[in-house]
Amino acid sequence: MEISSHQFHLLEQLNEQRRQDLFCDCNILVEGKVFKAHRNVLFASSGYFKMLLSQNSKETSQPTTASFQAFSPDTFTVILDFVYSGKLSLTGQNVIEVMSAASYLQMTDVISVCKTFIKSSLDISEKEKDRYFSLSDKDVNSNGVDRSCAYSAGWRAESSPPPSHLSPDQGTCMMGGNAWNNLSYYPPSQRTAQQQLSKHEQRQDSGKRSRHMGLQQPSDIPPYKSSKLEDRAAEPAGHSAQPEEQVQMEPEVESSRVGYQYGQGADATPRNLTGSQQERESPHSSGKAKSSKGEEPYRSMPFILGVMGSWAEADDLPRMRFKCPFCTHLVKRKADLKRHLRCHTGERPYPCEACGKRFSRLDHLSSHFRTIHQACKPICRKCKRHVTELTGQVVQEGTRRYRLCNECLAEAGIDSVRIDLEAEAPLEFPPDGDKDSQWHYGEDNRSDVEIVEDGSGDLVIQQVDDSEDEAEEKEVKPNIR
DNA sequence: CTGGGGACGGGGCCC
DNA sequence: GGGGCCCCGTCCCCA
Repeated sequence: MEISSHQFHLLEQLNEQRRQDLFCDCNILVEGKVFKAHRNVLFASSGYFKMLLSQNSKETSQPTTASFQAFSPDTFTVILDFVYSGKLSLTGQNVIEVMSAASYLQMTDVISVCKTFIKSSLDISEKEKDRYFSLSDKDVNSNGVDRSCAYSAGWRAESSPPPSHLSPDQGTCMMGGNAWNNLSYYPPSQRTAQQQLSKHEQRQDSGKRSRHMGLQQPSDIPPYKSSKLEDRAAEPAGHSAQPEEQVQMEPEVESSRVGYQYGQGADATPRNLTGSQQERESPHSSGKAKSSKGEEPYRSMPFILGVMGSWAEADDLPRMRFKCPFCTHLVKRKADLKRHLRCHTGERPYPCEACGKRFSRLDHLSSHFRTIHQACKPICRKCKRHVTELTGQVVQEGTRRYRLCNECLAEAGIDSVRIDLEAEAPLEFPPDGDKDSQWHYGEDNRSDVEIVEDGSGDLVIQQVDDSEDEAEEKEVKPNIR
């Protein structure tokens, strides 16, 4: 007979002991803050601690002390709370760092949950647009929507199976073990988006796979130029990291003296373990450590994932401070990482209000808008000649605009009709960041504009006026920035 | 099959 | 430090 609540009570007791500092035999120092915990629990929860403590098993008489600077105390609090409670308190703000720390500590379940959390945060459906915009990562907890999510371990789920509709937006989620696999994570409202994402990812994956199919990864590729290699590792479930990639990465890592330094500059000893632990603590940066038996856990560690640190100022390598948790890509700036992450998450927060197409980057959207909807290129679409206000006109076809020279217009049988651009409201780009704002695309003014359609449909001709067009661009630019 | 257009990701630069 | 813009290279789609 099995009492399902036993595990829960056992962990609860351990957590209580931790709170009361009873039998704690391990001190973890995170940026000056000391956490007390039990070796057994840490050993059972983290591959990193397993390796560390197994190395240190002979010295059981004294408390083990580990020190970290690769993540913040707050992040470790989330991790430790998870270890002792099975609940992972993720928010839009901490998920990246928690995932990074989890990768560091080799807690694959936590990594998986973080990745799922990130994915669940995606919203690329039109339906969810407004809601999505209200949940930008700067205010994910505002607007009355609590995006924090506590994930509970599987044993908890066994005793009280989670409803399948739980989501990060809907309160506590359960995870862990097999139970997590059965969890239908996305709420109905997000499934459409998720399906779209899947489609997008499939397309991206297939494209990229074909793009990089058979790509031999040269060992001398600089680590900071790994963008073309990332995709192989970019698959969301790619934790179990391709062994050959790891093997290839390690020499680079060594030669680059990678340290797990999180925003701490070129600190050569980002995390310190007391006494003889020092050597073991840098399995990736120390050849000695690598050769040790204790390195084995790191060999299987998904090194390519989840480590957000900085490159030491080694040799002539530029400082690459941020590591993509999904792939091997390294970037210098946090903003670049944020931007890069969208290529993994599929997040497309910038919709074109003119055609509905969504973009992952504002500059791509603005580029698309200028190209497709504003006809900014002073080039005849047909003959490719440069056109001016005198030699060509803007043709509007639905929401698309392009330019044709007078000759091509005549060939096409389109009569030249001057349209006063000042009278017509130009297609305007929405103000920066105001994603909810309505674009001024014709809606109000279209009826006022005297547009001339050819017989075939909504083909509209406007006279090209470069000076006005430039003015239009200038008018648009401030909105873009 | 090929070339052009558009999308997209990365990097650099400026504000 | 972050956001936005620009440029470049690559890929996909389509005529």
